[in-house]
Amino acid sequence: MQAAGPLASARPPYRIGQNFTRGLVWFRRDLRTADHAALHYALRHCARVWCVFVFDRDILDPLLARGLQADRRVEFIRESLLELADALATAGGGLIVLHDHAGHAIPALAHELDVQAVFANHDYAPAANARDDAVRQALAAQARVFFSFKDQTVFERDEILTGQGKPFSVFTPYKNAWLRTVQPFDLRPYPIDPYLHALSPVPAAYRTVPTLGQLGFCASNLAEIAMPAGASGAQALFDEFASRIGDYGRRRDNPALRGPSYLSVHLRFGTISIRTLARTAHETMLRGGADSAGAAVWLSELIWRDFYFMILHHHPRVADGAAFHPAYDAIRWQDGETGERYFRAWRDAATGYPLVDAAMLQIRQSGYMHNRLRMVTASFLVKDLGVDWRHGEQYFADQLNDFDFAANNGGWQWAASTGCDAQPWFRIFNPVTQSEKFDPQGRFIRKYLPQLAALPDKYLHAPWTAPEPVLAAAGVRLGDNYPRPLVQHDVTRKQTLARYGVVKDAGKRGAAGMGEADDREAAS
DNA sequence: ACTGCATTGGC
DNA sequence: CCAATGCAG
Repeated sequence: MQAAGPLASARPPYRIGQNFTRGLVWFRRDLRTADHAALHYALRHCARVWCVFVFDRDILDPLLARGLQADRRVEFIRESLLELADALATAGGGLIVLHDHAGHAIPALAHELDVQAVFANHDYAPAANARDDAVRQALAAQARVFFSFKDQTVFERDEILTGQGKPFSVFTPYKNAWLRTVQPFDLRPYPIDPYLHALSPVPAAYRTVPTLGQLGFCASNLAEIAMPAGASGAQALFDEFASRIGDYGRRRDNPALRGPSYLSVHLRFGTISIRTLARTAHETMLRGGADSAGAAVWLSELIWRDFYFMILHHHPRVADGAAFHPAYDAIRWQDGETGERYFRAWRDAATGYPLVDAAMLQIRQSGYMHNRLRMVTASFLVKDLGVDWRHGEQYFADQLNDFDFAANNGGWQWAASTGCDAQPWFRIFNPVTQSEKFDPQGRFIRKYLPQLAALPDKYLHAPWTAPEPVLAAAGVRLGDNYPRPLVQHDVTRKQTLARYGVVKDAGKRGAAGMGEADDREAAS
């Protein structure tokens, strides 16, 4: 495997080893000026520093080609960039904003500015790594150097290993090792302010942030959904969450409550640093007291994020659509006309299972879905409707404001039981039980499905079980203003067990022909 | 029912 | 060092 750069295997603090007269910081998913690894090292090692962001046509054009003109994420990025550009300008610099193919725009700009080094924070998705490798080579051909830093995770790649020196593939022991390893240094912010004098002003002609229209996009409903963008939006959300972090463990599983931090989109675009969040969680946990337990649960969620980046780094073939466990790619999913009808019903919130439908309305209307409901809807698509998990993964990729390949793929493979540390294949969520357990008063369901609001709690989770007079009194007309259930859970549950049973039997007969025989099976 | 990690008790 | 066992997703 080709090394990912001069600093790829190093752990912080990095030693750049030389100083430069001119450097360029390439912002990607780290749209802030505080606690920023690449910005920190560039400012410390270059006499003059320019900053750039590229609206990458390699990412945006395919979205447009698929008809996704109103994309909340593009709008979120744009608003966050306005704030980033302001912050850099106030500090004496500026942000160059391009709309181009990053793979050639960065080397071209490096040439134009005649910088000796380009600084960025590294990514873990194979496509991003390929882009960065191409940029590194193009820069090298011009005798310029590309530095890349760990910034969006606390621990990455091979920093957390088992006693045998191998990467973990199960979360809990990984988390235990993570917690044993972490030191205050790992969570310390990168100082920026003392070095800001190196920022170089940017001519006004380069500083214009394109409008959505110039990018080919149109306005989304971002303004309506109360999702403040930029580093200021992240800070406001974090301050508010910090005051209720102790309740996180108790409240996080009920989608009707304000339990989560809602910071996932800010972590996605780096408008706040992971170190800031993890430091608060870790310190609160260690301090003990009323907030300790809640902080520990939340820190676990941040460790999941590191875990999935680490998994993607070591198993990049999942980015080609492969199941983590290849044997599961033998499953025959519900396809054809029925599969398409099932998928559309799921996507369009017409399954007849209220919690599933309410969740699918939440993601469509806001680009957000509560984490518990991501598990419930994923399980329903895969294990009640029998539809290939990749269709659900793609839909979430299109819809989620916080979409991140590593976590989304990991989550779907967890739900489909095809992944590392997945739930057992025979565990199939009951969508009615999940509903009764996690939305007991039906507050979440009633918010998104007002046509069911007058149903008593007892029947809200499964309207088809309500006696006709109860439905009539509530104004619910099944098959008219709310669908009858698309499938019967107890029936499709058995079909799913049979579907996965085929995989189990195939595995027992040996992995011959599967292409990736497992050593243990071959030896046994 | 499956799988992987950690521990333990054997050598 | 290893196989058996316990534990957990």
